[in-house]
Amino acid sequence: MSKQGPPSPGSGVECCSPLVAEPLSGDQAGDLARVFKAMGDPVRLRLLSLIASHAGGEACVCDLTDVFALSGPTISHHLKVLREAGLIAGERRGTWVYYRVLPGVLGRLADVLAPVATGRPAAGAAR
Amino acid sequence: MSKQGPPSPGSGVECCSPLVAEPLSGDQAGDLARVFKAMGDPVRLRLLSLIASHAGGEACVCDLTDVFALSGPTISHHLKVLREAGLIAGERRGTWVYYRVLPGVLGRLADVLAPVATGRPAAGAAR
DNA sequence: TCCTTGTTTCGATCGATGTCGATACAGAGG
DNA sequence: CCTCTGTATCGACATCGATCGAAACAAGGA
Repeated sequence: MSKQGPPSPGSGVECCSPLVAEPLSGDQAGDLARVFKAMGDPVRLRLLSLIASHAGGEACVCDLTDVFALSGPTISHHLKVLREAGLIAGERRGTWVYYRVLPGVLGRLADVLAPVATGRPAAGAAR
Repeated sequence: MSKQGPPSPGSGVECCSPLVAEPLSGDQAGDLARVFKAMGDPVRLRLLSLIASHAGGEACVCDLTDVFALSGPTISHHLKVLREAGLIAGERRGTWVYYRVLPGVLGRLADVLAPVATGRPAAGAAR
């Protein structure tokens, strides 16, 4: 069903109005919930953070597998979930696969969560 | 697995360093994941948005139940999940129960997600 | 007092998800 | 060519979670 395998470029977070400003539509909520659900696991959150904070903005899977006491397939599964949520992208370079955080996604999420009057003018408000 | 169910009182988001700045610790990831998991459902996300955007900053359950094609117990369940995640709080006033978004939580989440250099002076502890 | 309305809790059902081992695929190097 | 290492997919299992109806609890009004 929702097996839209190809990480469609628009699969990220599209909506931009903060959720404290007006009620989310069903569509917006579904889109956002997919991303938050992907981040709703400690392992995936650490993976995301490890990739995002890694030197050069990308990390090799071989490096990520070491950090956890989990099997390779499990790490691969979590990376796939993050990939299909539109949070990260992987690229094979030679023997190893490198993952990096897709730009803009985290910023848009932060915009949605930020209170309207937190002193931050909606940075990327593409409307 | 770790069934640390009890809604620990300090169950809000405590950590503040953006996840792109340095890898999350296991504790921080678990704490954050609990909140993101609570937001990883379209119904809960819409509930949160409805409450946050409602006039006066609070909404009555009777108003929320109307919006969805779900039974009362189901709405109550989702509100409980949001409550135990430290996102909202409910108060009974007479016949009705009013929910409001706990202040600061969304802002801290936005800080964690925000890229360090997105044009936003790492507000850090906004207050 | 009883009854009516609003909200939560309880118990059950069924699909979704995290985890693993086994296996398949992709490159590098003999 | 074959083999070795790194990564992804497959199939299976156990647990979790969303949803419902029934029932309990809370407050107000007849």
